Order: sequence, then C-alpha cells, then structure tokens
Amino acid sequence: MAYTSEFPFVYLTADVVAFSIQDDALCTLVVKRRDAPHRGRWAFPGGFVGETEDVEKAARRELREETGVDARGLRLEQVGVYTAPRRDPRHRTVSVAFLAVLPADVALRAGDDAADAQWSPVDELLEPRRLAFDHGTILSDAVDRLRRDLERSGRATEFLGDEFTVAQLRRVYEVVWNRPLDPGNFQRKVTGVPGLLEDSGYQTAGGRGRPATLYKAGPATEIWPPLSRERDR
Amino acid sequence: MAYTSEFPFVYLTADVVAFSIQDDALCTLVVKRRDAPHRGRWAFPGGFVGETEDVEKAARRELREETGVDARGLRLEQVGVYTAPRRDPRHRTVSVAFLAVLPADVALRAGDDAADAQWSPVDELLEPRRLAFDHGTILSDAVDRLRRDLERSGRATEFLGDEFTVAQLRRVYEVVWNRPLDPGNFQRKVTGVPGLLEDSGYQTAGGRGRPATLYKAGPATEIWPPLSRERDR
DNA sequence: GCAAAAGTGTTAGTAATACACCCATGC
DNA sequence: GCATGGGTGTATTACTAACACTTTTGC
Repeated sequence: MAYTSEFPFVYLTADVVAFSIQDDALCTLVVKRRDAPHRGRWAFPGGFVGETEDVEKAARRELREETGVDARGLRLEQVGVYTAPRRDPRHRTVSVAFLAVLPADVALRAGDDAADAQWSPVDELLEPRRLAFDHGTILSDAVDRLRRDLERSGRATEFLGDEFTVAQLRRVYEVVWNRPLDPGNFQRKVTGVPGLLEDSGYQTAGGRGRPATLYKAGPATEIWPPLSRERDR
Repeated sequence: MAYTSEFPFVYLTADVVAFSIQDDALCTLVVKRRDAPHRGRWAFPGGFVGETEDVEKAARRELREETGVDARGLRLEQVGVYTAPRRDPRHRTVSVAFLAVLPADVALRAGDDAADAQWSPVDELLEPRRLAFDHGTILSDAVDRLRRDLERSGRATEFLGDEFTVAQLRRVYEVVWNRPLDPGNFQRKVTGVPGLLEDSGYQTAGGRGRPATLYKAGPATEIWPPLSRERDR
C-alpha cells in the first residue's frame, strides 16, 4: 500500500479516439479488453496517467503501447473529460479523451495490455453496448468534434498521405460528414483558400480519366469562410 | 487517514467561470483566496468534488457556497480540464472548468471559503499573475469559448433579464466581441431567426428616442446562419 | 423643431449552389 | 471513338455590410 490520502481521490486516465478512413468508412482504433470489467469488449486505447506525467504524453504512450502506432508528431486535441462517479465500477476514474487523425495506412501491432487492436467503423461502434464503459458517449462527442473541425480547419489532410488529390480530400469530407459534395465547387473552394494546399508539381498517373494534380498540405490552418455542411439539411 | 491506494491518484475539483456584464465591461466572478497557496490572490469559485458527487453538481454547490449565487437552473458548459502535474503545488489536482452566464443584477454574498467575492473585468484578470494557479489559462479558454458560442447560440440572452430590447442584446455582443455592430443589420438578423426572440407585447418607455419593443428569449437555441464576427478583421 | 434611438429600405459585394461544359487520360 | 474522372464557367440564389432613410419618442 503505497499511497494514502485524507480526502477522497480519483484515478486519472487518458483515452485516445484515433480516427482514420478504411475502405471508405470512418473508423476508430479500438482494442479488445483482456481483463474485467467489460472483458472482451472494445475500448479506446488508454490507461492511467503516471504520477508526474503529462496527460497528453500519457495518451501518446498508451496509443503506442496498446496499438503500436507511433504517436510522435501526432496532433492530439482534447475532446472532453468524463467524470461520472460510477463510470468505472472499480474506483472513481476520470478520463481525459483526446482526438487524433491518422492516415489510412498506419501499421498496427497489438500491445501487451490488449488482446487485439483494430480499426472498426464508427457506425458499428455507436450501436448500443458495443463499447466498454462510457466510450460510446466519448465516441459520439469525438465524432461531433471532428465534423465541426473539418468545417474550419485543414485537419482533413491528416487522413491522407503526404501527397493527395483534391478528389481524395473531398472523399474524406464526404465520409466524415456522410453526405455528397459537389466536385466542382469543392475543388474551387479548397484550392481558393490561400496556403491550404500546395501544388507538389506532380500528377497522378495510371488511373481512369484525366490525371489529377497532387497537392501537399500547406501552412494554413484555418479555412475562411468555413466549408458548410449544414445549410441544406 | 481515511483513504489508501495502490496507485497514484489525483484530486478532482470543479471551477466555475461565471460571466456577466457590469458597467459595459465583460466580467467574471472571482473570489479572494484566504489560504495558501496563492493566498490573497483572485481565483474562480470552485473546490473539491465529493466522493460520489457529480462534477457539475459540485460546480453549482461551490458557486453557491463561495459567492451566494443560486445556480439552480443555470446552464453550465464544460470548457475543459486542466491537469498539469504541478498546477497545484500541494498535490496533483485535476480541475474541470465550467462556463456560466449570469444577468447583470444577480446578488452576491461572500461565503465561508472566500474572503471576498466580486465581479472583475476580464481585461484586468487576463493580465499576468492576476489570477491564482492556472486560472489565467482557464479564463482565456473560457472567453474564447464564450465568443464562439455567441456566433451560433442564443446564449447572449442569458446576460439579460427576462425582457430586453434588441439594442441591449446588441450591446452584449459588442462587449463580448469587443467590436461595434451595425444596429440596423443586427436588428434584422436576430429578429429574423425563427424562435430566437418573442415579442413580449410591451415596449420601453421614458428613455430618449423611439420606444423599443421588449422581447423574451424564445425556444430557438441555434442561430443559422451564424452571426459573423471574423469576416472583416 | 431638434436630437436621439428604433427600425426599415436599398444597393453592392461576396459566397454557396447547381449544373453545364471542356480537358486529358485509358481503353 | 467512348467512358471516366479532373477541372472551369456561369447563372441563380442567399447572405453580409454599408448606409440612407423613416418612425417615434423626450425635450
């Protein structure tokens, strides 16, 4: 027994909701729980924060340990904190949830703490009781945040590799927002934001149709005016 | 010594950033700290969350205990969680920050835990070292959130009483955004959002100029298209 | 009447939308 | 040639922004 306290305390954990697009579906990285509670169910990679460890750093560490994804240089964004008194039946545990975006081709490797790690479609995970603890709520909040982010930020490029076409970027938006976008208007919009996309000088080759310009993500982080996803609901 | 743990733990606190407009300035409710650390400096009302207590409930309780503000029915919104290992020098403490909006005329009463409670202008509190702990960062985040909220939500009415004029509502926006708005365009915009404002049937009397219609907040919670504050920076 | 504040009209510019159309490639 | 997807042109509609103008009060 190593720690004592005069006051009630809580455990602090960090969880990572890592998105990517697999087979044209928005997916998140989940690991199968090996131990009780919720043994055998899926959960987001995450775990206890070290005594003097930064929460964001703990999130990166857990992501690497449980899934093999190297999170150095990955942008983590705080989604929220989950604090319900009985959300973990063992002891009160407060979880800080982070959102991350990964390209489709990252390599996975299940770690020691997890029986398995895999990409699962968000649609399936949002069905009742698919996820352990309150991770369904966390996922729902994270998806909302991601959808909003894409309106004003250039984050969508993080779903893609270093070089990509406008059509690939549009596909990201269509999958995340679950609605079709007009190819022509999208093209004009994103190429018109100063600093958002940089022409790599290369083009696609070998596909059907006219070759497309390959772009790199530019220095701009904000899209103004924002892309609209709601106007015509 | 009441509590023991095998693992490192943290204390959980809830803090409330309560905004109101006093003398045409955006203010937040702060209390003077009676004890170390940061004795004598200003901090947001807040404190430890009870063992089985909901965090949001703790926030309401602390607001009432430390400032005398009755927080029943008040809308609290999570701003974020603050977790830096040394943010409290005594022991690692994780704070969940909430944002609230109050009308200008709420009654204050300093509570047991605080030597004093008062409204202070945000501009002053944002100066270096005015606030205890990392409350300067919390305030900065809360102000950003508030400014964004006003773009799309009808929250601005919470700064006012039950009945108010369009000019008073516009003044709220001008103070929070710190920029002038065109009276005519603002009028058209807010009265044009279905369900945002409801005509109370009354008018102002006794002031200079033409009497204004008194409105009540309507059921609409979303302003679409949003009010724009950035287009012409 | 005059000042002041509420509220409306008008116009120009900007952006979103829909969709026609041309371009460049594989086959 | 034809199909396919990349990319541009263009008309319509919607909204913003600027500001002139009318309305209704106190003095």
